Amino acid sequence: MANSSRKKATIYDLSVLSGSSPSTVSAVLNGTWRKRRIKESTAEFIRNLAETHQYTANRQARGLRSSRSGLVGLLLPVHDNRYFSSLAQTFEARVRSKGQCPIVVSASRDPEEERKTAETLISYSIDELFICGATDPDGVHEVCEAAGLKHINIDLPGTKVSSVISDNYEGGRLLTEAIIRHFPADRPLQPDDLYLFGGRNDHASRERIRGFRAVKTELLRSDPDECIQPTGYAADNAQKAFEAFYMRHGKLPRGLFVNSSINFEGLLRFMAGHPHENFADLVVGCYDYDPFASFLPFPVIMIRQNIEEMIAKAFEVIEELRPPPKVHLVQPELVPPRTALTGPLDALKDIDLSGGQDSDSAASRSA
Amino acid sequence: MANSSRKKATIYDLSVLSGSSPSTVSAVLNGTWRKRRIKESTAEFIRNLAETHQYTANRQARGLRSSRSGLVGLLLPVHDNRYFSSLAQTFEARVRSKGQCPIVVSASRDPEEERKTAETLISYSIDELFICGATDPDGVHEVCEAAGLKHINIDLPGTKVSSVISDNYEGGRLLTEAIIRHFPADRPLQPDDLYLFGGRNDHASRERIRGFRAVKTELLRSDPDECIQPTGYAADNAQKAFEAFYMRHGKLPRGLFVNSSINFEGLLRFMAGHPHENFADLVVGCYDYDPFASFLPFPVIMIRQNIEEMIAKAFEVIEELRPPPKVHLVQPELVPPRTALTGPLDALKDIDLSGGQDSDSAASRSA
DNA sequence: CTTATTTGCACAATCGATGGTGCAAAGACT
DNA sequence: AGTCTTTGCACCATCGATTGTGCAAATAAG
Repeated sequence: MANSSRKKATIYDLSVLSGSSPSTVSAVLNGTWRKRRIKESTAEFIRNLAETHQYTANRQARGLRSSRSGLVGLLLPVHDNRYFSSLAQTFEARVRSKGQCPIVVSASRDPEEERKTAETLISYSIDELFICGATDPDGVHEVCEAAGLKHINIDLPGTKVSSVISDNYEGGRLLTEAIIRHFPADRPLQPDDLYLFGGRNDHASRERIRGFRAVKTELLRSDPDECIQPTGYAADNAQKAFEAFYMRHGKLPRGLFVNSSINFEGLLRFMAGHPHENFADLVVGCYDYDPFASFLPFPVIMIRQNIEEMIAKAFEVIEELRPPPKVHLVQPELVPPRTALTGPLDALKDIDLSGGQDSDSAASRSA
Repeated sequence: MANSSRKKATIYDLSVLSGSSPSTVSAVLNGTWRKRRIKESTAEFIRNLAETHQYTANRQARGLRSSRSGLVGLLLPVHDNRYFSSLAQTFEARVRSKGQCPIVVSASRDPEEERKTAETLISYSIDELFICGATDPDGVHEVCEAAGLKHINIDLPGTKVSSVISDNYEGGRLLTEAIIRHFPADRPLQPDDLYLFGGRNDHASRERIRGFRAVKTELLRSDPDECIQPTGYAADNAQKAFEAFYMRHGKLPRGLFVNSSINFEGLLRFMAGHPHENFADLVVGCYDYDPFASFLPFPVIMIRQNIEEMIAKAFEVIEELRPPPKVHLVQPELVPPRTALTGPLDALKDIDLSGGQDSDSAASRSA
């Protein structure tokens, strides 16, 4: 069989080869053949043909006809971040396990780009859209709604459709309290020793700030407004804020609540330009988990959002048809300093270790 | 305007509304109308109609007809890793700037899954495929070749089609030398003080190991075989290897060449279970860059691969038609300890810093 | 041996856009 | 006025699959 034609086989090719009609071939190959009362032997024959000719369905054709594509979209703010890339990893595994194809796209936290990106995905007839961390979830909602596309918010809530988010208030409280308690009783934190940096005017930041202020007021008796510095979600803006603070006070606050690992990178940039010793007394709480950050030379307390549960819940909720918009809270977890948690990658088996000659790899001699 | 029909407008709808034929509408909206000698005024009229009815082309239909989709694929080993997610971020920006839609998928370093994933992408008629870090690039190549799909390898080379990869030998040399020179002359590293952990039998690992051994032999005069521990690409296998070493020697080697940040996470897991003081003398070189890892409490020297250049080169090479397979080397960069580099995210503007109060969101709070 | 069922499949319309071709009307030219 | 061009657009096949419908042949029922 000279089957290595440059072009892909279609049901019409198989139809000719098998002597059956295209519709029969189609039914056999998409699994609806029993409903269509195709003989087992016919089906078997066609299946074999398909295999030897390496047939794979043209999904665009299928999608055009059925107005479904098998694509499931995830709209992220950015890829380059452990939180979001873990989300992508978890999302992808989930989608693939349902036999669909994940399509992960980022929109840079730009409302306009979010909407345009959603439009683009819709033009490919994606089946569902998970909107993660969108700056304007309701804007994206309008677009989805107009196209009759099932969608759900993750990480940042919208008002028009259900959302699955972290309990940011509780997380903010947890983290703030952990920072405060990390200081010894004989050198306790003063109210103006504890600052919050990063975040913007989004739901997550507001809730975290609310938690921060509540706990700070409870435990430290006061919370000056200037201790809240929502410097956005860019590392360099955070860095500038740290520089500015340092310029004014000659030091950093003893306790830092850093909103998101991206802003933590801003802190690193600041630190790269200043002598190490300045930070001997520093305790950082970061609302995000990153394994490397957890082992930095000062205590870093982190919040790990429960990604698995958020994704699981989101897939559960998106199936419900037209539920009243509801916000589902998922509890995040406090991670003490120097903690290396496992992540979605640990679910993958690592294979092909030796691959021939180097058979004495260390993996085989675990004690 | 009561245009909020539940279903999307098509060229046929616009055709009726405008009194023109579908083909005219199509030509106007896809830009080929000048070639078809459509009157400016007709075009203008149709464009307005399209706008008020929020027309967007059905890409599956277009793709079916033209056998192109506007989708450009990136096949990754995993998402959850700064190196690959930076690649994804850079790739995405590039693809979007060409008006196409990026589709980033991971295949877990599993050859079988790599091929099946490529098949799936092909069934969506993607226009190009960038194969990054594939365990079996040539296997994926076969699949692409059979479908007449343009493709290229990144990060790990194949033999059948061009590749853009880091100069891993040079990188390995750079990193090894930096580790060795980081030790003071009065307490120099002994040959059996410097180990390499991680990686497997792939091109990148082999080259890095080759560089490691070459420099080690040059500078330290010898390189015992047991100093090479290719423990794969899973954090827990790396951890086990560190534990095993520690069990036997009661300490870690003074110098560690860690292949990939994933294996570095294995080192963290090991460290989490051991007293901090054991690692006072440690110098780590990691073949990958992560900003947080760079600030750990021991010297961490890192290699940053030049992602922007690799992506740029890959896009350049993939356009060439049928070049003889060639491997393009891109020089990586040595990153000294405590260095916070900028990344693809810094190209994004951070917006909406104050932005009034966004509508009070969060429909109903639930526990 | 008829009539009713069931089995097994073929036919043809359809999804929405593209692009080759044809043809009438308007304008140019002699 | 008659012929030749150019302009402006409509018609229709096509991409590859899905799906409602129809209809022979095979089998069962009477």
